[in-house]
Amino acid sequence: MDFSIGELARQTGVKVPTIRYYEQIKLLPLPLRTAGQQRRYDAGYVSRLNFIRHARELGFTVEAIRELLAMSARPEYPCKEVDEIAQRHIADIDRRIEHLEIYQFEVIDIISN
Amino acid sequence: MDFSIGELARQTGVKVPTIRYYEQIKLLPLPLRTAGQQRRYDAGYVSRLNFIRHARELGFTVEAIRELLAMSARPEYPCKEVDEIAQRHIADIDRRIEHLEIYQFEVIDIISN
DNA sequence: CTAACCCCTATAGTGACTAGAGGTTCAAGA
DNA sequence: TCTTGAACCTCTAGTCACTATAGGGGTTAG
Repeated sequence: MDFSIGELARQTGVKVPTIRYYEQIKLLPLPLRTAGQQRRYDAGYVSRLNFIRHARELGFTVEAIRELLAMSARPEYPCKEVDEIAQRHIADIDRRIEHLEIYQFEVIDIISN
Repeated sequence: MDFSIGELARQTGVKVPTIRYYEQIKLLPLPLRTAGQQRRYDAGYVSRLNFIRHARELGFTVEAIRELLAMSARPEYPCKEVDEIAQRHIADIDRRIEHLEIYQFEVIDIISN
C-alpha cells in the first residue's frame, strides 16, 4: 500500500532529492513517516508528482503549478477565476507550440547555411 | 551603424544585464568599445541574439545553443556531426510539441475535475 | 544478527539569470 | 563649449529550481 521515497522516484522519474525539495517548498504535502522517520507515500502522490514533472519539463514555474494544483483541490473555488487561470495556461501552451514550430524552421535554416 | 547595449536590448527583447552575462560566458563575442569603454554592437549581434533568445525561451540550454552556433560558424565542420546535432535538436523540438499537447489535455482534465 | 542497501538532515554548489551599489560616459540642449 | 541627466560601466550578492556531498541512521533478506 505505502512505499518509500525511492519507490516514488522510480514510479515518477523524479529524483529523490527533488521530491524532498518539493516537500520543503510545499508543492507536495507532508507524507506519513515510519517509526524511524522514513517517508511513506501512496498512489495519490504518484499522480500529483507525475503532473508536476510533466509541467516542469515543459518549463512552467513552480508558482504556476502550485496555482493549478490549489485550484483542482477545491471545487468551491470561484469558477470564473479557475477558468481564467486555466485558460491562460492553455493559451500559453498554444503559444509555446507555435514558437517551437517557428524555432524548428530557424534551426533547419541554420544547418543548411 | 553601431549602437549601444540598451539599443541592442530594445531590438531583441533581451535585458541589458543578460546581454553582459552572455558576453561573460562567451555566448556572444566581445563587442567593440568606445574610448570610454562602452559597448558598441552591429546588426550581426541582433540576429545572433534573437536566435539565442528564441532558443532559451523554449528551454534549450546555453550549452546546446553554443553547439548550434559553433556549427553554423564553420562550414568545413564535418557534415555528419552537424546533421546529427541538428537532427537531435529537431527531434527534441518534436518531442516537446507532443508533450505540450498531452499536457494540455491534462490541464483541461484538472479544471473539469 | 549482520551485511547491503536504502533512508535521514543539513549544507554547499550549479545554471541562468536579476538586482543593487557606486561610479563614469555621452549626447542633446542652453 | 559647457552642463546635466539618462544610460553606461564593473563588481558583488541574491534568486529559482534543483543537484551533490558529508556524515550518519533505518530496514530487510539471508
